[in-house]
Amino acid sequence: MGTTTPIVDTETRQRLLNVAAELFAEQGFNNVTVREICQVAGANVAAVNYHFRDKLGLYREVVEMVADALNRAKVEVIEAAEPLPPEERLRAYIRLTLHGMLDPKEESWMDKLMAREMMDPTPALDLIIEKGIKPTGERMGRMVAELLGTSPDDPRVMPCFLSVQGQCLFYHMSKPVAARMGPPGFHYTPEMIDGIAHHIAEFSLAGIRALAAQEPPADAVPPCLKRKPDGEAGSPPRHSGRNRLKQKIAGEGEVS
Amino acid sequence: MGTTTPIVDTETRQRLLNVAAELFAEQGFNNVTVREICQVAGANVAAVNYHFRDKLGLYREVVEMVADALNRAKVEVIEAAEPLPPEERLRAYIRLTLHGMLDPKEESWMDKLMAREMMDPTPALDLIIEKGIKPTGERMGRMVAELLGTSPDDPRVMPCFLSVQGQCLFYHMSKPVAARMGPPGFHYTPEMIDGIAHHIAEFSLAGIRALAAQEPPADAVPPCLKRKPDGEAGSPPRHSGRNRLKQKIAGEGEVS
DNA sequence: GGACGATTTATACAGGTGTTTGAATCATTT
DNA sequence: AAATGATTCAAACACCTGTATAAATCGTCC
Repeated sequence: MGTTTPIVDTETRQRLLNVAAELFAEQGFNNVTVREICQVAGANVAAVNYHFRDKLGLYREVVEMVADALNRAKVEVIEAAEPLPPEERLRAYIRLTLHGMLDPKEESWMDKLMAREMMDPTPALDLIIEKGIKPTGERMGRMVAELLGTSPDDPRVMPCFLSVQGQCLFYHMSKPVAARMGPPGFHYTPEMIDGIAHHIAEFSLAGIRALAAQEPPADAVPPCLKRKPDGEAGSPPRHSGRNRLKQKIAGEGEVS
Repeated sequence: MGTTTPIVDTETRQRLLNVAAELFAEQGFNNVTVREICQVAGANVAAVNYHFRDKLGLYREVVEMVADALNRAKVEVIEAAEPLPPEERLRAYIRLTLHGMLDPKEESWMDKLMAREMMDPTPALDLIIEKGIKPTGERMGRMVAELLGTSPDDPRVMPCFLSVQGQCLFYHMSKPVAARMGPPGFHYTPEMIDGIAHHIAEFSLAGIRALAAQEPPADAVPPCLKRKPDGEAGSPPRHSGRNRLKQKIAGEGEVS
């Protein structure tokens, strides 16, 4: 009777979103069960289907939520570093990205979701590209272009962006391995993360400077990786033939 | 009867290993079903349990098989490039790695398995570390050390290795995204892969040279990533507390 | 106070999962 | 030819998965 609202203080819907964000980012869409999400969120099994129609519907809303959060954080950092030289802006950007992926206090789920979506695409990949990869790519493209002293359309820009992003992501991916190879209770401290960020920044700045010095070899860049000339995507490019997903995820014709 | 052996020319066991290697590398341990493997291999559902006791047993043998294959290939390339300067050896190494991950003709499954194991560790992670990550790390550690003009124990070596490996891996991971953003029938041609390898090599060589020029900041490297002083692992380091695996994979106390 | 829509709940369903089982088949040896 | 051990097979098991359903509960407005 007069019990003080046992577990609930937030709306169920929001609790589901928060819990699902963490679980999806940490374990991937396929490796998280609806039951697990609901149990952690203190909700009934049917809650997901009631509030989001699908497991995939929940996933989509999670993506939109964490994408907005991350983009807000990135814009904030970039604007704060606006007056600084581009080198310093790149350093700040790398530090932010790395802390979001390695520091358990930061809890930036979007980068982890993007990494997982790259390895095992779900029907939400297009959404991830639109909300996460494209904005990040454009931001970093401008920065790299400035460092190269060229325009964002220069074919050398995209590979440099990928090199920086790849280094950051790899440190996130190696976390389980580092945990196995390090002492038993290992975890990254903020100081260690700063050290790694420093390494990546200096390593990358040197690489970018070297590429800035030389003329770009004509076709070193796959044309597909160059910015497409379209202004804004009306409809995303349709799936390339076969969908490499199992039926587990498929089963949806089109979205409303 | 003189029938010409309908589908079978290799032993079932070997066919299962080959099929499983490709499927596990392409889709990950959890996203491949025993039924799928057996169907593609033209074997009965019970074949996996008969020949390998477990799905995990099959996975373990796959790992050992593809690890040997990759290590053979790497040793071969390294020895062929032995007389060349270390810069050229690094270029050859990057080219080999990248082709193995991006060229569908090459079919080097080990790197893909390693990548998946980093994102979603299975009980075979220790095996992967021992057979794949450690040998690769040592080989590249020696190369990077030579380029830095220092010893493999220098704290600057490991981050450089991770930077190079991270760039290579990221191009593999971005494949689905590149396919979505490029033209419909997109795939990497050997020439494009060579171009990417060239970029990574020049980018990384510049980064390494920059780090070679300056004194290393004392504690830029997490101590866990430095080579452990033990000579040879008698028994691999025991699991660090909780196993972050679902029951799906767990359910095994110890191995015989 | 009663009615009504929104939410939560317990339960069930259909399909997929890894694994087991006992009989059938094959190859080889005696 | 008979026997024996290894391999294959179809069927079934127990469990987990996402989803659906219908009743129960809650909050709110007439």
